[in-house]
Amino acid sequence: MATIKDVAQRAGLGVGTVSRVLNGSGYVSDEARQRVLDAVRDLNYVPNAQARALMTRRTMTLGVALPDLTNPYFPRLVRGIEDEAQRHGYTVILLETDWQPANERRAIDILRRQSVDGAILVDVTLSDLLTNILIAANTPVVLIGRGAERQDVPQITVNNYKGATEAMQWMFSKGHRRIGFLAGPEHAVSAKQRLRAYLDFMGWEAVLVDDWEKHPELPIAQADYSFERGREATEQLLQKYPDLTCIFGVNDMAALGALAYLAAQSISVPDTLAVIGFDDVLMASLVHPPLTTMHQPVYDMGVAGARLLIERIKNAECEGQRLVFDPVLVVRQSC
Amino acid sequence: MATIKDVAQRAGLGVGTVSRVLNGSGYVSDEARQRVLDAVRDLNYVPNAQARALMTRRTMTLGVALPDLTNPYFPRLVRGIEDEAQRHGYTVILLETDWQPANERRAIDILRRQSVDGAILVDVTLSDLLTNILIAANTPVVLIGRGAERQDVPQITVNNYKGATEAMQWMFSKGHRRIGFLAGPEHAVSAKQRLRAYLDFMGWEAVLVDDWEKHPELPIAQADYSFERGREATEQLLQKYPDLTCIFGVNDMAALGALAYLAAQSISVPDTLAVIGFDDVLMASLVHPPLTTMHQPVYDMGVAGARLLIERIKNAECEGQRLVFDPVLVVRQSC
DNA sequence: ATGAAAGCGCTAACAA
DNA sequence: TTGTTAGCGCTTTCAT
Repeated sequence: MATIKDVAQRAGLGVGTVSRVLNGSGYVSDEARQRVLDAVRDLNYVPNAQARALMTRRTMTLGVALPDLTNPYFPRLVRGIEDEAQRHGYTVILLETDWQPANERRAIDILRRQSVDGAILVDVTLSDLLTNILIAANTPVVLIGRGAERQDVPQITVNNYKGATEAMQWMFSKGHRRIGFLAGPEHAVSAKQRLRAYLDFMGWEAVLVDDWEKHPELPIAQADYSFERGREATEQLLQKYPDLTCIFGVNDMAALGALAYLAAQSISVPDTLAVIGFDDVLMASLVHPPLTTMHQPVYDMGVAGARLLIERIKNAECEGQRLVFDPVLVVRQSC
Repeated sequence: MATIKDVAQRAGLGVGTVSRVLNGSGYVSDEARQRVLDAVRDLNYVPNAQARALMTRRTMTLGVALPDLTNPYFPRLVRGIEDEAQRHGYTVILLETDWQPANERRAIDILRRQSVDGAILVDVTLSDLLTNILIAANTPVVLIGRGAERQDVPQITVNNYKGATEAMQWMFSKGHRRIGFLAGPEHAVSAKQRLRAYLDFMGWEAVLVDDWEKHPELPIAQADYSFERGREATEQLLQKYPDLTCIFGVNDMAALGALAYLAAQSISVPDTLAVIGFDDVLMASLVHPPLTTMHQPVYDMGVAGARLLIERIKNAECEGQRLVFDPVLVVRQSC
């Protein structure tokens, strides 16, 4: 690989001048500039990011830790982050944690080693711990989804409680009273908040979100955030509560799983049983019947997250903003 | 951030000794080792990857360029790559190109700048050009999906022609004779190979895969690789050819789109119209009716790709292996 | 407007 | 067995 020295030599100039041309800093005569540019082209020169980072103490990379690219929710978020990052000249380093705390720790170590200029932690379990580690290492952090105790770190969340309550209101307005719930994974706060809203609306304020399994009388089944488990959970739910008129999926994947089960059983939706989801992933609008759901502006959340982080990098003083997005009801045909 | 100097100071040793401990190279007394380890822990020290890369001329990163994480096919592939990379201590840098040549060029520049130790190019349009650029820059390359002319670069492909032929044989054996095809994007060779198999099997050997649009008499419609377009294409197809008994989707997303359209129209699958796909993404097994499709071992392809690349990095001399995976028919209920 | 030189944090070669 | 030192490729003073 050609180095800046090779370029300087070929251009018949010093490395300082070459550097100035490449970075647009300082004075350079037009002639020198042209000679440098020609040499760069001839040698197919690309500056070495490592060497540059060592000097400037900036890598121009952003680290993103997220649970699982396999869940269609996250790629959209990533797109938002990447698009905004690119606009500002940053490269994104993606790390999947698979919801495993051990992987989350590993991810943070990698980000530190790579000295990313900033990090976005999406739905991480160990948010408090990881945030502290990064801040201690002087790395700006933005949290998406799951928040942290510290008030000085920017966070982007969705008003899950409000969204789920709106969903409940909609079901109620459609006449549903016996509503079942497909619950999310234990580690996900978003899932708990939605469950809380469900419980409250149903008049079960006394039940704690972590304790629902101790209340077998409640029409709730564990679906995690997956299609497959949503499907199984629906089957269990209907076995125990055949008189439900509506099912509220903690997210679209679970609700889509429900839809699949119902189709397989030839149970008509929404006539015999209505279904509502949460997220509004692309697939939701495409299945049959199209899924009524609470839309989350995922792409925009990604953009906002990257923007917040980059601001933070440029100005460490700005305070820990919190952005809360409201989900909006998208009425389609499943409920 | 603490540097190796801080660690040395705290341990009361020289930086050389610290480096030796950290890298497990050379002789170090047990006592010194312990002192270093303690200091590392106390200072929460993490070695700087940039500085190390500058010295060792290896970044321990792999670059992966792929079209679109939003398509469920790719995240599985990424998982395979990441898992294998991690086993060998490599970090993966992911770049999405959105099928855009311009983005592909940008991606290669980024990979060069970051001096990744190797690159995996997945279904890139400019495979020949990009491969040449990287090889010229002395960066080992592995291609997945779309191949290149050069014989010296390892490639991983799927035998699309054979797979599609098998699919056709299956449809034929089920009694189908009037079979429609949902075609893929023009830039994807995989899509063309499947189309070629379809045309050949149907006895239209004379039609060129790039020219099918000039033959309005053929029951083919453009679906790209997407659910949405698959849906639209199915509608168009059935309007023109109401007597089709079977539809062959160029990939699962297109076939899934077809299934959604048919469900919306209350056309029963597979009785009135059978559907078959290609890829076997997770969703295929979960919808109703479960999709009959040609399974691709995507995860394993990712693993194999990473493995090939890492071998290549360690031993630049090994020749350009080609791995061809055979898709296998998974009979479910849609055909 | 340009060149020379110091130094970013690390590894590796050499000396002790 | 350990410490010292010379760079890796780059940016950034400081002279000129």
